[in-house]
Amino acid sequence: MSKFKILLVDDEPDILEFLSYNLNKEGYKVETAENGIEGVRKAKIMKPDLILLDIMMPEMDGIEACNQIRQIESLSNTLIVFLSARTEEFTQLAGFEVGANDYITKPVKPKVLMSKIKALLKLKTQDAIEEVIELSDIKIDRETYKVIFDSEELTLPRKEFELLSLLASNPKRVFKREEILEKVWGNEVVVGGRTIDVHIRKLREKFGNDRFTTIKGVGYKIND
Amino acid sequence: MSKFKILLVDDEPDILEFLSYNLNKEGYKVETAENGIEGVRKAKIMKPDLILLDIMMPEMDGIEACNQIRQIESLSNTLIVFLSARTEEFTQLAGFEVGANDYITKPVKPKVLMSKIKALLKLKTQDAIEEVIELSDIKIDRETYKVIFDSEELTLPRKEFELLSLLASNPKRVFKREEILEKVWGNEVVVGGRTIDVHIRKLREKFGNDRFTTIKGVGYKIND
DNA sequence: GGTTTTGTTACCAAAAGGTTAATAATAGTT
DNA sequence: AACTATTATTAACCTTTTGGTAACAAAACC
Repeated sequence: MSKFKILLVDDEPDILEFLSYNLNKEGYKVETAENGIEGVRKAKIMKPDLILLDIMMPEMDGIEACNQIRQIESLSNTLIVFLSARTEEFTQLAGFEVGANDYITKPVKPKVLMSKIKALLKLKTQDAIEEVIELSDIKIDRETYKVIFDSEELTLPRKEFELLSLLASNPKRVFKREEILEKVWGNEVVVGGRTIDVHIRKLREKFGNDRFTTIKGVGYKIND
Repeated sequence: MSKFKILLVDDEPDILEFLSYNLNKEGYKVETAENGIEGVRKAKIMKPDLILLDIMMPEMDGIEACNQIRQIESLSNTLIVFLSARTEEFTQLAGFEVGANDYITKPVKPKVLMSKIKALLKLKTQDAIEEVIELSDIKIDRETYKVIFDSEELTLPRKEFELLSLLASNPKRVFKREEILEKVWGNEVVVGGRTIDVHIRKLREKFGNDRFTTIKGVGYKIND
């Protein structure tokens, strides 16, 4: 996974520096802008994965900047997170109106900042399952529909394959039954209550029992 | 996660029925009201997560109803979505001014309805509990459903897990029994008076007695 | 000291998931 | 089209986990 690019837009240099420092430390590629106009311009050029946008700024405020960014085709997939002073509560709504994905209140706590950003970027990559997924001893190639396990090549039936790649797209993470149904079977399909289990069983037969962990009342996960 | 409650307010019975049907099918708990006055009254009682509010109604129109609802402390966190005929464009602005979160134009398409509602409710729950909670020697990962305590990894049953993460989401803060019931067991569920205690006991067994403090007549808190 | 609230234990019922086999659907082949 | 092989789903039954309650004990409160 290539480095995520983040654009910071805030008129206070102190905050820019503070955020830059923290984001850099986590391995993000960071650029900055000091007002809305510059922010929009830089966004067009660098095509960031995520923009941290202060709401109160001279020249062009965050809401307006967000509005403009949301018009730009090439940035349709960019995440926008607002920064706002705690008191400016009214802006939260306005923010979502213009298409923000989240907001963070100032003063920004690094932990909160990081967890939100991580979560959002994860969401972003999540819906698109990678073409090739590699665990320690399982390799899934979605293009050829082949699975290599212990250097054996095997071909799984479609549903098993999709289920496996969903779980493997994010090892250790628990996928809720609901979510599995939605992503593997599709939203409209109605299937009986034991269907997922049976498919999990088939996977367990092939890849070993403890490779898949059941979280009762929640769902399943794969262990690498 | 407990079922979301939705209140429908519209003066046309046909529309109420149509929306009820669709929302019920998706698993929401639905109540209805036929005018603004009744809507406000019911909202106070049922404390819905989201209100679908028709704008044009006899007795009290949606704008006014929204206005009143927004004054009510206990409903400050409730989402409000306006329903309006396509032509009544002027109302969009008025709607947002009185604190609406979104609007949908009639005729309502089920798909649009569902996707908006889902998105809004997701936003609402998003700020609930962080994905990873860390205390001095307990780490809770809601994504993998794992708890690490004294560098031991353990898997808790669902209710215990939810209870622990609720308390740990805000260490030192006291959670009222009521609140615990609502957040862990869900709004509708009725359980006996000793249920919370028993679960607290199980947590105490695992994490030590004094980790959890009882505030008599109020509730519990976790100590870091 | 009596009353209310919480702690503790043991027990039970229901929920959730596992397993297997049978059936249905689908695709492939002759 | 008929037959076959593969895959998907359901049905039936089993096992385990869990969540909840009852009943009593202990503690806190007045």
